[in-house]
Amino acid sequence: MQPTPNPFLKLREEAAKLLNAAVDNLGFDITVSPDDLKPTRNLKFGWLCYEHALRLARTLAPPQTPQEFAEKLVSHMPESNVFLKIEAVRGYVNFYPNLNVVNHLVISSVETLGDVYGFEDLSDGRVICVEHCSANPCGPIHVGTLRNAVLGDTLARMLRHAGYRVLTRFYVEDTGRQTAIAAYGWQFVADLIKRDPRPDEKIGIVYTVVNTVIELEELRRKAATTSDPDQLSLINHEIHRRVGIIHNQMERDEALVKAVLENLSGRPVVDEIAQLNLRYEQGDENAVRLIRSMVDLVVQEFQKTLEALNISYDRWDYQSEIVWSGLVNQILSRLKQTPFVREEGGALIFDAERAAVTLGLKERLRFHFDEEIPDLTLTRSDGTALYVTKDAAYTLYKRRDSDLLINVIAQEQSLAQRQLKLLLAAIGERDAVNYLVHFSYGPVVGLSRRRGRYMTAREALEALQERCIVLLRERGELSESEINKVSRLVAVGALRYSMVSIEPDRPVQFDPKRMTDLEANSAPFVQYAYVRARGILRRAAEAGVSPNGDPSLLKESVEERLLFMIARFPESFRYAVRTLRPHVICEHLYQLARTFHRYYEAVPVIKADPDTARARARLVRCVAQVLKNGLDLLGIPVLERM
RNA sequence: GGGCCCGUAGCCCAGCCUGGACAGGGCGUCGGCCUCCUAAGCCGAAGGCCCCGGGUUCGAAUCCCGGCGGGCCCGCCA
Repeated sequence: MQPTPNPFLKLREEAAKLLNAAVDNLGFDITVSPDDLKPTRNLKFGWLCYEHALRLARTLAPPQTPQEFAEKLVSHMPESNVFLKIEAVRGYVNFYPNLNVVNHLVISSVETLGDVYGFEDLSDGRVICVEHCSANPCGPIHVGTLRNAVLGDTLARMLRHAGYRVLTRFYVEDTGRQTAIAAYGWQFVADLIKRDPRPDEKIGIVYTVVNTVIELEELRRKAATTSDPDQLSLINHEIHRRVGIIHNQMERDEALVKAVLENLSGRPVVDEIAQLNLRYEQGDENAVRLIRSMVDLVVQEFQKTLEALNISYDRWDYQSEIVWSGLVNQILSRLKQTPFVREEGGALIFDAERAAVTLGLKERLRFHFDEEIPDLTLTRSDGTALYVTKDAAYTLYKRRDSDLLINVIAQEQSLAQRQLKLLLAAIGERDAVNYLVHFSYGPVVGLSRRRGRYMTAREALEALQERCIVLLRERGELSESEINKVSRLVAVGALRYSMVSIEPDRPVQFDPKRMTDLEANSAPFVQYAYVRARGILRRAAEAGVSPNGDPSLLKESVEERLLFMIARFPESFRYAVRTLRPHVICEHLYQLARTFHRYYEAVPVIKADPDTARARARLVRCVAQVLKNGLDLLGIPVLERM
């Protein structure tokens, strides 16, 4: 058989062909498609099985038992050189590959395709925008946000490998309340922070302090007007918590926190922050200078942090630019012409329920017919736009150069994302319900700032690298400079893998120990399998063993397992892309690596007889190739030694 | 109150789309394997009412309905 991008599909097709011939011979009106074949769970049942015989047997005239039917199928099949044995067992039809043919097919396919083996072109010419991370520029990137960034980056890589043109964007949300809060505090302490090696972390402290002070003021005002003792004790509890937060920040940088607090006292903080935001959106020179001086600093740190993790962006879009360009006002004036917008105390409110009903989009957006969709506030009473409104403008902006827009945004924003589609539909962008995709993912839970269980991306990476360094020194095979480099690459891989190896919908428990796991189901496990494979190939070359043997000499069951995993890699890729679930790739790589580690321990390559050695070296080279392709796909570094 | 997501071994996670052969791994525990291609590895043992109850089906971890438990959303925050 000729090399092919998808060897397993070839086997499916062949098995389907044989089954169709059998049902024809038997005179049944049944068509078997390649998808009706399933990979077996255990190779003792062969590589493929047909299980529909179980279901179909009873529907036939005359009815027969599944086993009878399966046996008839087998006995009425033409000969095939692809399958050595085809067996009817308990109603299944099992296909055992002819390893003389299939081994060669799989290996030559990998060798022919090389770096692109596994990556089927699934594109339709569309340009896909993947917006991800988009952290507020008022603090460092922490591990929660990192889940977003790594998922987004991996998605983008997957789509690129699937032949799409992909545009990745980071949306810098530099307008709005949160950034204004941080910038408000920043103005008093900018000089303290500017030369700090980690300004983003300091700005994070400033944000937390200012925000907490505001909350405290509010709580105290509430306490003063309440006489209900239950209510009062609840409020007091909340006040206590806030005080604790301030103390917490104090421990991190006392001078900074004190400086902020001193400057805040006696000022109408809330009003001044609102004014700052308003002036920024209006393009006031001083406000722009102030906010941008902080935002630029944080964005630089974002770039450094993300770059260290192999994450890069095609565009960095500033929310402020969208506002200043007039796009947001255009959206607002178009919305005002619809019957869905009303004014309340100067603020504009969007009647999402009415819009959805009128436009007939309730069902399409997965709202129940009797579910009341909440109103959405479009603007504050001072006229400044809220997040979803600005996002509508940004959507149209992104749409200018992309056909499909994927927003990687936490699950908790699901309602807002649906309201966003309604907003767009209301102004005539009805197609937004199709071209806008909310890629939702579950929370990282247990990140309590209260108890200081709060870890930045940088801290996670550093902790991981420390552990790698310890391990590498124990091993004593690499020089200090190599250790430095290798530990960084392993840490990057481990962190990325921990973020992307679990199903996106699932909430992940924040656990520094597990996140910094270097064993078992982790990136280093896969990276190490690659290193071992490359080690064998290096030694083989030294020993004059060329990776060019006859694949049919690969008869060990663990070799068959390796070939099976290699053959199925393109299908895993396809499934991962189709469902936008990167963890499918992790799972496949993990299984392949696991099988290879077993192989490594159990079967000698170089020391086998010369013909077998050359065949095994060839297999090892293919394993290395697939591991590399998979790791590249995930943005996880590939190393020669570790 | 309404809606969304999650529930699989002590802990963590695959499998659910497309129902099928004894439900797979990892961590941890216990016991083994480095004079041999890097032990971040391998082998073995113990550990499961697949949250509960119904339904559909020849067959349900998987599909449907109803509960329960946990998280989140319903802000002039994002």
